[in-house]
Amino acid sequence: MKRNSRLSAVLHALMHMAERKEPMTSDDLARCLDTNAVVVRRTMAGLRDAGIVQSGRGHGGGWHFARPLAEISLLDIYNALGEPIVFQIGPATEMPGCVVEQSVNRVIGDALKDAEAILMARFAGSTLADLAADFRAAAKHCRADTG
Amino acid sequence: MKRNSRLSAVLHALMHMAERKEPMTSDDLARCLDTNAVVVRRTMAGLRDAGIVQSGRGHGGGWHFARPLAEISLLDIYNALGEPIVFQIGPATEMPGCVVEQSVNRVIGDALKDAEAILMARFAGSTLADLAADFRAAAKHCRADTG
DNA sequence: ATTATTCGTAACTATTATTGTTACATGAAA
DNA sequence: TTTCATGTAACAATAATAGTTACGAATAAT
Repeated sequence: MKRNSRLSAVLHALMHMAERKEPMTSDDLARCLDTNAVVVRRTMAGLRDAGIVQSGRGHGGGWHFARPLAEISLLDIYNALGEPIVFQIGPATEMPGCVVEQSVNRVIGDALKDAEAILMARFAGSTLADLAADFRAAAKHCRADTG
Repeated sequence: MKRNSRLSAVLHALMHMAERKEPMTSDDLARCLDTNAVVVRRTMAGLRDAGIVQSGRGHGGGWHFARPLAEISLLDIYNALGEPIVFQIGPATEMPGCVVEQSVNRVIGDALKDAEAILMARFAGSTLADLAADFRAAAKHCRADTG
């Protein structure tokens, strides 16, 4: 099954934005992400609605941050993307009539819930500023050929 | 995105098998799971190859366990299904050239790895015998209308 | 004002994964 | 030898994501 890479993709885009002062157009970002401008707008729309980024039209328009990087957690972004589903694996039916299936769903569901909580905690504890610092530290060693 | 329910489905099937002495045919199980016999065979094939269940052909044939329920963990089953991918979310490209993307992948990847470890630990610590006991305890309260 | 730029969004196509179905071969018991 | 049941290949159906095209709306430069 193909994995959903929207979170990675949007973080990639935001990090490129963080490296610049001027707004970046959807086309700029599309080139960074090796995709299409419409896909960028579609993905960024959630972040705009969540007040994480702002978009401007016309000359000099494009995407820029709506608040400081240190005040934007990965969890904020994850939630803004509207992707509550973390796992590929899950129950066949949400409300099964079969008691056997109910037991199975409970056990699997509990385990998934715990793992999801760990993941969300990690996301909550990491900001875009952290990520940018991480990137800059890594870029010190290898040459920073951003693309 | 649709979730992969093979783990839940196969556990459901195995629990029904656990409630019976005689082997169950793929058709029997397909009725339990509200699906097709070929799908059942396809899914069970992995468990057979892993030595968790055995299949017999002809009259009186069908599926039965190859070893005691207490010696089969949920992790064994998970692995037997050949589904190493737990998460829907993941990196866009595995080996990105862009340094920014590499940083993003590292952060996301670490978080996912931790969450996956938690999940696998939970699966490893729970056997089919536990699951069957859980079911029987639950069935004491409500009437056991298995289906 | 007019033009060029850029986002917003709808509609459609392409790709891919899973699931469901059909068909037929193989093996085992009655 | 007939019936039952698995093993498996091939194909269709379903569904989600991503990519593309097209056009409308807003904004800045001229």
